[in-house]
Amino acid sequence: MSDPTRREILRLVQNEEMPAGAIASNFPVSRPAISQHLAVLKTAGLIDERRSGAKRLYRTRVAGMAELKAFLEMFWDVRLQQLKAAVEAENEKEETSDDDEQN
Amino acid sequence: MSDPTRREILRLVQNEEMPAGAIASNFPVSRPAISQHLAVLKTAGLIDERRSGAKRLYRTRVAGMAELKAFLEMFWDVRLQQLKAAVEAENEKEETSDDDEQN
DNA sequence: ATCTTCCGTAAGTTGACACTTACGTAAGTT
DNA sequence: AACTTACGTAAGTGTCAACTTACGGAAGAT
Repeated sequence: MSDPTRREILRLVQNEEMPAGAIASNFPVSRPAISQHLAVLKTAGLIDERRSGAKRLYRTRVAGMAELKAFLEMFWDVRLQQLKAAVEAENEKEETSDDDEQN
Repeated sequence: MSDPTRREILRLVQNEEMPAGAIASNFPVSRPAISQHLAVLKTAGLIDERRSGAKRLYRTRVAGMAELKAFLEMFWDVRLQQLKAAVEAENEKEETSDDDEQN
């Protein structure tokens, strides 16, 4: 997720369990808005929900974060290799043709 | 840019100059739509425009792509280190407390 | 000079998404 | 049983970005 609020939520419950209300109080938006973010994160497998009485405690799910990390590493590795290949192909062209200095 | 059309355009003009119409013919969307994408990419410094008669030839700008590559490498390096640190902090907690097996 | 080709720009439409207010529900409290 | 606390869910609003159709302008062809 590229949403800043969602990233901040993950950071908040990274080391400790927190009830939904306490999480919401850290943001300028309404409590239901945070509740919706929590639902998204839960569906994505990035947080765990545990009920304790009337409260619902949330916490970052390590396994989910590890999967995301692995995916991103692989994805960006491929992308960067493609970029690198493109740049190097251009450099070689310039060296051999030696007549079009583009910048 | 995370837009798939824009990424595909960059890939298309990566090795050869192409007129706008030829670029557009590779996509299911209208020609003006591609024209708008080209304007965005040009503003971002990722492609060069050269006019040849009535045609406008586009091509990936190596310097811009190199800058983007450098930025992404740095950005994701930081992000992944943060993720790694979070995962490792969790692992150490489990080893020492040894009573909450979460998965 | 007119016509055609090859484009960019303007203006309006649509869908996705984060947000809001209003409401419903389950658990503790008195 | 009635009330309060702590939530999720439903429904509607605003915004943004990608798309469309319509139009205008510049360069070659006749």
